[in-house]
Amino acid sequence: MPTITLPDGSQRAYNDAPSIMAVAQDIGSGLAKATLAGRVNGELRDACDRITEDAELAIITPKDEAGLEIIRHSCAHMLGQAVKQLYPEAQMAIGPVIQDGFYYDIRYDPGFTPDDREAIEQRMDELIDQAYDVIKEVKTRDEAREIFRERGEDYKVELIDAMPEVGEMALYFHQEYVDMCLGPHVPNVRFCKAFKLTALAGAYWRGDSSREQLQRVYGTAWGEKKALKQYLHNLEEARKRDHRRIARNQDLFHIQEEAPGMVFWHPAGWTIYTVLQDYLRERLRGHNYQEIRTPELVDRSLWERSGHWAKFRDDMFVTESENRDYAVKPMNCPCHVQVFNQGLKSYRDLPLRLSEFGNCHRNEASGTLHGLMRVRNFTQDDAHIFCEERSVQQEVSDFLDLAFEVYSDFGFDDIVVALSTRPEERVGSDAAWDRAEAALAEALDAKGYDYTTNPGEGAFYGPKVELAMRDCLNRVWQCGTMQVDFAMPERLGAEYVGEDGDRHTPVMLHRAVYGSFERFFGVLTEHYGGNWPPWLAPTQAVVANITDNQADYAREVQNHLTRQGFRAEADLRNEKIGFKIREHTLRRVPYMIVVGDQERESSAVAVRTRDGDDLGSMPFEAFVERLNEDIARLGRTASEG
RNA sequence: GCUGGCGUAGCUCAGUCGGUAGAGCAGCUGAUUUGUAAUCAGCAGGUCGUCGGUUCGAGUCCGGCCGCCAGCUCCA
Repeated sequence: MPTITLPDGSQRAYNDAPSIMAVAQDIGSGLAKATLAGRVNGELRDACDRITEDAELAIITPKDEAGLEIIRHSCAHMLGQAVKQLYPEAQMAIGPVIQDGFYYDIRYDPGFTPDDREAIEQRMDELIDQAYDVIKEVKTRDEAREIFRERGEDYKVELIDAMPEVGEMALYFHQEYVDMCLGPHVPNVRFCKAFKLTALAGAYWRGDSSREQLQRVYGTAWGEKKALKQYLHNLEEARKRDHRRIARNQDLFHIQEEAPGMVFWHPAGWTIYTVLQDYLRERLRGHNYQEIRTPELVDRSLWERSGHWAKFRDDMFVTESENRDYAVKPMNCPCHVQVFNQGLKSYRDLPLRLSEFGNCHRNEASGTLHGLMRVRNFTQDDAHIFCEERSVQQEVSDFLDLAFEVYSDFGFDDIVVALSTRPEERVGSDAAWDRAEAALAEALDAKGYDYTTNPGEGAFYGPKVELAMRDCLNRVWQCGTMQVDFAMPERLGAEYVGEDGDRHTPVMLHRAVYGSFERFFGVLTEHYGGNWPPWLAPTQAVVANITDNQADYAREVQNHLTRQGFRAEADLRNEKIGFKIREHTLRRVPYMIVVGDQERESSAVAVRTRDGDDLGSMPFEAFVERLNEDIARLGRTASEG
């Protein structure tokens, strides 16, 4: 006799054990039609599952976030059914839900072509049109294993073998197709109609690059067609913010075949780059860092002592001269220790914070290169803090303050924080790793930041806190980092004289706020969508004349601005004002200053913004004041549009 | 590096069945002196990524290499 309590507090009593669908039907046929599943005492259950005891029940429909996930998961099964009908020899591996959609990894040795993708999508449409019911059956682990073995689904069998602790498993039958899953799933495939297959890619089985590569089919799925359309539209809009596209439109930089993964900065891009440098230098001075500069080409022996030659060799560019091997530096840390090692250091010198905008090269695998986000030559805003172990937590804490201060100046408020712990390939004792990981975790906890832990993803010399930002396509890029290193100072013989008069090895903290200027530039480009805040804009104002009659006055206005330190251009071309406005608007120049006879007579400027606001005529000084206010706001007000 | 796709003028792209490469914008020249998102006309612009193969003939078909794009692995 279960009594079921609904979210509004109302209760319903039943004589038998009703299914969730039956309860929904009982509440109303409209609700029943929209029912995907139920949340019983906080746990998601299939619509066909029966409720045997008193329980709280919430019906899940496509409007719920949980409902969307169910639809996406079932879409993966639909994909499986369509694939097996079209390509019976294909073997299904795993088909999870991801952000905005789903994918399925499939073994199909000829590989899928875009035509195959379309065929699969079409077959899925046909199957969904049949609006058949999905049948759930719970089997023992052995029964399930036998079913997949009979069907030749080797990957499913491998998965089942990998979870010996599971006693029973739910199988979901899509007509002749069967898949296993924790569920819940849609009761009927008609819920799956707002989907689209979006991409094909390769993916290693179990994410292991030493194992075979499977075919991955990506899809997106939504509760209704309208949402799908909106999603595809948003995707298109996001592509317009791609930093590579904006860089071309605004003439910021280019990369060419002869130097893959290395950037040729153009005047406009380099202007922004130098503003980023100047800004950060000032911040670092304010946080008591001292800037240094170290060589880019260093003898192999130093890399052997630092451990890079053993652990990082494949990623280094090497060269040879007069029978000596050199490596182009992939990191600055060994060089910074050399600076530290000059002259005997006292505990009174610590913490010593050495910073360098260090130009590094890493021979990244060709397939990983990606615009500015992943390059082979980049400049880190690197620094190493040499300190006593007891000040680690304070230094980590100060760094987090600095980093978040900087991010907020750029208008970032969504920073993803992660703690990455010891990898398999590493240097240093387990005891040292224990202390390093604990120091980072304690600093994060003390600050109260939410963070995730990535086991095994630390650098080879130490664990790290990673600060990452999302780009316009929701990809997360690691920018800032703080890494504790108990190993390298010792390997490279760094020492200081402690209060006790004995020699000790300092702890070394590796840290970066931007990460690399290149990646940070890329993230900023997409964050602002090319609408650089006036602080960063390569050209802050263009002065455009109406006719030759005001050419001298326009030049004069531009010169005044330039002499006051603004980045201003004059556009004196023999073009109509509408043409000039259009061009500079498309370049996203923050301010266009139009000068005609009226302005010249009254020493005024007519100001228009890139967003199309005509601010009318104003005295020159009023415009200067406005521009100064804008610049002082830094990137905190990313302009829209 | 791996899987799949792509590579035509500075940019965006067209190019049918294998038959002597085309548009718009940008550029250059000239005219026009213009008031807030495109003035008009003319001219010029290409070893079709690259090397090789098939063919009477290759931008087009096949193969190697390079690069780019989407993922995977890796990573700031």
